[in-house]
Amino acid sequence: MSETYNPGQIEPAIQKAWADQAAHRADDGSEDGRERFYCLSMFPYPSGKLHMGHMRNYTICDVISRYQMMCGRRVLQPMGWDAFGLPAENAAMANGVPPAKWTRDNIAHMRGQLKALGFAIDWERELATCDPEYYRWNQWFFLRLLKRGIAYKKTGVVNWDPVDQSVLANEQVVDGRGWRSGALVEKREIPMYYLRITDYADELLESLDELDGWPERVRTMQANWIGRSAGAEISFACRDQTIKVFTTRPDTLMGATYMAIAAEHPLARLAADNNPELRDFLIECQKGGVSEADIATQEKLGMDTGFKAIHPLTGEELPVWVANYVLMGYGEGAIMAVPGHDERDFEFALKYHLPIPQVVSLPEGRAYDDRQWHEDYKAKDGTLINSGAYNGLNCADGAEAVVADLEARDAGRKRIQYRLRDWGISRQRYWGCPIPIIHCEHCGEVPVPEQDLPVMLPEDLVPDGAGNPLGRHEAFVNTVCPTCGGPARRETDTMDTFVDSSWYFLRFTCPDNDQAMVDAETNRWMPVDQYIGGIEHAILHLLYARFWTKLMRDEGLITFDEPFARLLTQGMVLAETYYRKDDAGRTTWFNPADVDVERNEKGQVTRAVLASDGTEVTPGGIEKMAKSKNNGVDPKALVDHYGADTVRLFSMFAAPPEQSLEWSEAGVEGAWRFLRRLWTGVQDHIAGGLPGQVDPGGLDDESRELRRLLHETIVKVGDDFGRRYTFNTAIAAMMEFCNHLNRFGAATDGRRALCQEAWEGIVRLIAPVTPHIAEKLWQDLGHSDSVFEAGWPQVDKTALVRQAVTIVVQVNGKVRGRIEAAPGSGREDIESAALADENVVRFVAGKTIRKVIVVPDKLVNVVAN
RNA sequence: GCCGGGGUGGCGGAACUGGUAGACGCGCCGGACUCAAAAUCCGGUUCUGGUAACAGAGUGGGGGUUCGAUUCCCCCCCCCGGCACCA
Repeated sequence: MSETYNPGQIEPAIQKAWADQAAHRADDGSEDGRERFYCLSMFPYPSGKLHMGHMRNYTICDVISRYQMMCGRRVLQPMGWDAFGLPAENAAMANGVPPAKWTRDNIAHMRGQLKALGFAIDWERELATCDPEYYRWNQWFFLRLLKRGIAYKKTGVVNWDPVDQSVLANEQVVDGRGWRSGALVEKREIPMYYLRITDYADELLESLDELDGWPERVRTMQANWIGRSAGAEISFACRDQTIKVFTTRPDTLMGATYMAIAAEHPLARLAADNNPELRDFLIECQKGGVSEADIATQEKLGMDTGFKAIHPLTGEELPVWVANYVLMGYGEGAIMAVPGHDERDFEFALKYHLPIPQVVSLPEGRAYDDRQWHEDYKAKDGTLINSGAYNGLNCADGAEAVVADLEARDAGRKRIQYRLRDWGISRQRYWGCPIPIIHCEHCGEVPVPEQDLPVMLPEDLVPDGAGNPLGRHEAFVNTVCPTCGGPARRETDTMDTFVDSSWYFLRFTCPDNDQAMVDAETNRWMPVDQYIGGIEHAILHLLYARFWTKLMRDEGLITFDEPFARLLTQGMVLAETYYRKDDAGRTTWFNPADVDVERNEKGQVTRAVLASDGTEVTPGGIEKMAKSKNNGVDPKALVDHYGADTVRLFSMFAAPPEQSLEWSEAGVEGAWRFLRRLWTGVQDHIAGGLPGQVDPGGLDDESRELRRLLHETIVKVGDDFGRRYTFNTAIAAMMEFCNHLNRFGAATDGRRALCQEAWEGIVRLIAPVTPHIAEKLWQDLGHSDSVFEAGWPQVDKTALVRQAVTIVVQVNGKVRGRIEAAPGSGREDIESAALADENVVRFVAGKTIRKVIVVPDKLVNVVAN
């Protein structure tokens, strides 16, 4: 009798053996010619507990890492902590614990959870962004950027909570109010440091084409985010000033009927000086948050300033309006409005009764109606009308002509404009990397000298929600000016946490170097061969990391242009939700682990009840695992119950990695059953003693068939692990093969030798997914080395040869039969065999055969009517 | 509002380059084992009609291209991610 599968015993023992042998150390100092492979997951924010999204992310990463190890590569799989950020401050406010302690406790806890999952992580390279040894290099590099002029200071608009006297994150603005104070949020301009990412817009856009290991959708999103548009800059005189605008449609300049400027535009403020109504309107415009989604969905409001701008070609006077849909942060903070051919301008002009002339002809059959917008109005394929000298030109030629005339009058020129804006990195928050600047009354803003870095963040403060506690920390704030030696104050803003995450992947290559930010090892490991993380990072994090890489290249610190060769964006982890409403209308959410479902004889769910008392609860649909819906499933509890291998197997089997994954306890049971069958299969096999080598030439038909399936499975799984990253279909293929193998009678020595080859094959194939059980079974199958050193199984091409193929026979596209044929049979042979098929004869009876389509080795379609 | 993605049995999903729709797993139904239950093993399981053989329908909805469409094109509906201070 074989011992039963007991992951609770096997997994800790195997993990200990790996740790004792330092099996996952990426660099043992030897140079053995192995190719390097850097496999990286987006590092976690240490929120407290590992959740299923983490578990899925790191399992994908581990499967790829271990597969690459088995293919003979030297693999680096590191782990670190994105440790600065807002949640630590919120937790601090709630519990009175300093963010530093809360964060470090969380890291310790989550590290333990990660280790229990058996990932092949090189823990010697672990880092946390809140460590001064890490963030000192943020500061060091920021100062270099400042010297180069890439970092600079200007004002920016933020959400301001007038009660808490605090800057709020967009997330902290709920329905236009501060989430703690409930006060109406206002926009406020404050000075901040920016990085000139717009200087790199062209390169960031153009090198997207080279990122052929990235999903198309991510490249498209980044390209649209950068948003390069060719157009013209046009100056309109207004009083003694000029209003500069950018337009992509200079051809429609003759259709401009008004100017629209942002509420923060200097001219708007000027106009408000002796216009109380306008002043009130500008105050009104300050209400609400700064997020683009809010601004784009709010009602379009405007007010005439009374100022007139001069049309640069006609000399006509255009009214200047303040409009809340024009933003100071975009372009010039002003636009020329062409309501006939721009939807937002049209809507605004209609509302405020401004003229809406047509200046571009429309397609045949489309009549122009200045009361009803139509998509055709914005098309660029008509010719110019009502445009004086430009009448009759097509839009492209019209644009050229208009710009040429503007240039002649020094009132405009061609320009490329980006949607991308410079990256504001100042945060008015405590738990982040201090910006290394000293404010001196005499010397102004003075960079902290390099030898004084890092500027250490005091770790014992507890924020209270009212501003930044650093500002009240006298020991931190008060310092001396490095230039004049006089009393001075430190900058209390900290850096955006996206700065921390823009280069951590470089630091993993040399985490202990206290002399330099990166070194020669960085160029040897980089770029990351495979990066894995959530699709929600498709734009911001990935764009900033690409930008930062180019900045470091231009500082001469690294030699490559792009950080991530191949990118996999994993889907979210979802689970069913269950709730109950009480008489007061309050909703209580119940965890799926506490709910039983009842089904009818077709398997459809009829009722859900609470396991504890049998009372009914309502299914609320499938949603992202979240605290608010109480539908999170704790990976720890599952690992304790089933073992890490089962949880890993299910999460890789239930869905392809890019799609969302619906958690299912029953599905986990299925994975558990499969591993137990695998275990029992191997144990039953070895109970008969270990057989000798298989003789491929001496196999009976059934054995040859099984061996063909084995080698087809090896090909399929290698392709799925190495190229397609469809782990679900790889696992399905392994399950399918195991089903065959378990049914295969091992009556003879020859067959037992084949079974040995088959079990060894399947154990090696599944090792990347379920490393513990694979390691144990590999030993049981008679090996003293690690299954990961044994390597990926070799394909025997002769085993793949088929004796016959099945060809599908269709009549008019419907399957009517199947014929067997030798592989590579000729068209005529297949056609005559198909036409002789009795079902084909029956379905073409009384009809004329029009044509016969033959796809060799696959399909025949007889077309008849 | 703008940008991007998705929709296939009761459920998760498969079908990779336009060529057998539903692999694999879950659930459900039936059987074996058992005093019984659990576990395990065996068989069945898209829907409709039919005892069955078989026939018809079918990949969110509508239209198109093609011998052939889940796959390509057009229109529409619904769901999800991002929108620059959540990470």
